[in-house]
Amino acid sequence: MLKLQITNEDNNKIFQNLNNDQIAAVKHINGPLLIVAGAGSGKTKVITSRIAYLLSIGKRPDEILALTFTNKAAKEMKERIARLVEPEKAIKIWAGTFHSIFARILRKESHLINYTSNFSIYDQEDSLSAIKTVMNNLGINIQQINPNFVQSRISSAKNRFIDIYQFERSAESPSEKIIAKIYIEYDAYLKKNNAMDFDDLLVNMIKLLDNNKDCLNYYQNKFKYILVDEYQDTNRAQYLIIKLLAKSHQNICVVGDDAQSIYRWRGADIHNILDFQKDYPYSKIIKLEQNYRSTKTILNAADSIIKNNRNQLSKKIWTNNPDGDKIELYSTFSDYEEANKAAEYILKEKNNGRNYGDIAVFFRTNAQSLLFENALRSNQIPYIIIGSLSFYKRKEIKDVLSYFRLIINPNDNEAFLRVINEPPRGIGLTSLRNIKQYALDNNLSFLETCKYAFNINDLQKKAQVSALEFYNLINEYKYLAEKQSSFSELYEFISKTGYLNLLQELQTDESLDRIQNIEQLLNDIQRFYENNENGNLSDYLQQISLTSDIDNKDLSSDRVSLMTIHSAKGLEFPVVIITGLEQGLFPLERSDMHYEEKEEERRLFYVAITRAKEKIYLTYSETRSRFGAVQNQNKSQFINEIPKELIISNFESYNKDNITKTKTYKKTFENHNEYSQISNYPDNYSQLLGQSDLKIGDIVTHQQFGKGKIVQLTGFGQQQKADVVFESVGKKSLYLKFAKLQKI
DNA sequence: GACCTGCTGATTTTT
DNA sequence: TCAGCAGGTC
Repeated sequence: MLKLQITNEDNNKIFQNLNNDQIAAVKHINGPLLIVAGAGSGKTKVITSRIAYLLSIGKRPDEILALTFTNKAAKEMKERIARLVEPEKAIKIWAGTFHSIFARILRKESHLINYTSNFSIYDQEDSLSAIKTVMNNLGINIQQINPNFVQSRISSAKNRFIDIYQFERSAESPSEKIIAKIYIEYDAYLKKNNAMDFDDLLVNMIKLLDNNKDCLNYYQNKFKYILVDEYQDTNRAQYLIIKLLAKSHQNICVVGDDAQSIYRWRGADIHNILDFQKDYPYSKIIKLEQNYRSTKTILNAADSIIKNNRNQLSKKIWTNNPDGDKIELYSTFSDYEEANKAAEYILKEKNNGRNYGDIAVFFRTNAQSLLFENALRSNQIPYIIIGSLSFYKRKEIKDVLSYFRLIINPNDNEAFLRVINEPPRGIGLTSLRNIKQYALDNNLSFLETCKYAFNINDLQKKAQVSALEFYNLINEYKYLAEKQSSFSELYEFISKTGYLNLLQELQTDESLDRIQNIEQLLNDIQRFYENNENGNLSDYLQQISLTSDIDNKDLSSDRVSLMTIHSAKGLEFPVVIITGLEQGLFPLERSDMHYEEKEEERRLFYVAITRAKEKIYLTYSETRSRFGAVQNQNKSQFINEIPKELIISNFESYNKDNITKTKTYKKTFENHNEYSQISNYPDNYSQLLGQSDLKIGDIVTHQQFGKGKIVQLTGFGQQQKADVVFESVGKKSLYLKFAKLQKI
């Protein structure tokens, strides 16, 4: 009786502020369910309420499995559930990223797949380095085939659950055959290193379940309720695992939005969500179509854009929110000016009473970031870059972590290679080659080989001594892996390696920074131990290898956020500035681009637009420095896909007289390194541009169009273009080398 | 073995 | 432009 009362109370709390569709999604707990959750439709609220509901009706937390793509999403989910139910229950839910949950299971069941539980997890950089090692062993030159390409081929094979035999069988072209060879060796190398790359965490999970009936039964039984977030981004391997786990009870709930699928290039298969009903014929579909985030203007724009894609689930997103401001479109002459323009809007918004933290600047590629950083810094606007070089990816951090990896997993040859000569120990390429050869001949790990350094005849005396010393050092500190060691113990180890000394001697700003970073890392380990009573160094390494520091970035402080659109997924901001809207940049274009890749670019734009709550600025530049050269850019096709009535175009820079224009131009290039060697700027900037002596304001004649006035000059040399307003036909953009304009 | 120089090729990156 | 590399020199 009492129990029932509590349940009702819980339910009231759970169903508060949910609309009818959301309630239906929360309550449908038996059988397959697809929730198509449009942008801003309260998806996270539904997921967390659903789990809270399961708990409130007496389901056990440890029979619930909730899979997300990011740690951040998992963390948010857990926190929000904890607010709805007893926190001690919330903790017991199996909620986490695909990779971290599977890593946890694989460590537990490692004996079933021929690993030991202390296996290393290789991130992309480690994996690339391992591929290079393997290519080197096979005598395959990196000129012959790009290791990055090899890596992406292998990764995509694993994501599609294509094993080495299948891959080898289907390899037809010479390059595919080479990759097959590398794939086979790479696979063996990882096993030998007792290591898995990110993709292996999925692949080995399938193998585990496929090849061990008891294990499969156990987990099928255990996870009675499965929930998958961002289902549109699952790849084949993830899809297969979910299918295996849900097979017996079919209580599978997937949530996603096909319009926001932006990871095709990483193996995500949009068909997983499009075909959910085929996979689960008795499934129910609930669409969450009411948007609580954005204005009508923003949603209309988003809708008009996505309409241009063919492949999608039908839905109509709507909102009760007001119309809101129109979208403002700006263009500038150079990418440098574009960044300054963005800073200008930010200051304008700030003056209108917004906080910096309300504003985000999006770009398509990371390379664009620097211009905005500079522009914001010179305007004293505080900013935060999301997704920049992660703390854990810094060289010194990776080096120190490799020392730790080595004491945990002595078979980890990649970790060995990273640190054996860092600091220099007189073991260079030649010595290393000898060590590798001896390891191969005697089936030893590289570290173990060092123990027998004096048996390696080809090794120089000095290298023999160093190698043995290195072995002894690692061995001496092996005990650190087993216990919760203190800061000073860890510090002592890293000091003894000579790594700190190397940095201390340099005494540069950079080296002092690096020392601080290492100290910060050791502090971080301490904190981890404080929060995890039974955790050891290996647990710490696992945690950080599956964490990016985006997860920890504090968006709450009052700073403008700079990020790529991919990083923006799942976030929202009152004001969003989307930059670089130029054909070829956004959408990014390549000549051999697949039609589905083009649709993905459009979805990416859709994601960008739907991050905004109140106001959007779109910007593009007429010229842009890419790969060291200045290129002419054309306006993105996406801009034309937004109805004109939703946009205010502002091309003020076109209308300014040529004195102002010249000034801004000079300013632009004074700040561009590539032009800074030009000490005396000619008064007439068109001379600066190239061979032509035309300038803005000149009256010219054209063979076909007749008389006109130059309003804009862009590009350099062969690429130089003029915008001319002709009396007969209006504004035309012409290449000077073809147009043969005559100055009057 | 360590350091210098000249060539090449380049998206997005939840884990 | 710029990082990452191979290949040469000390």
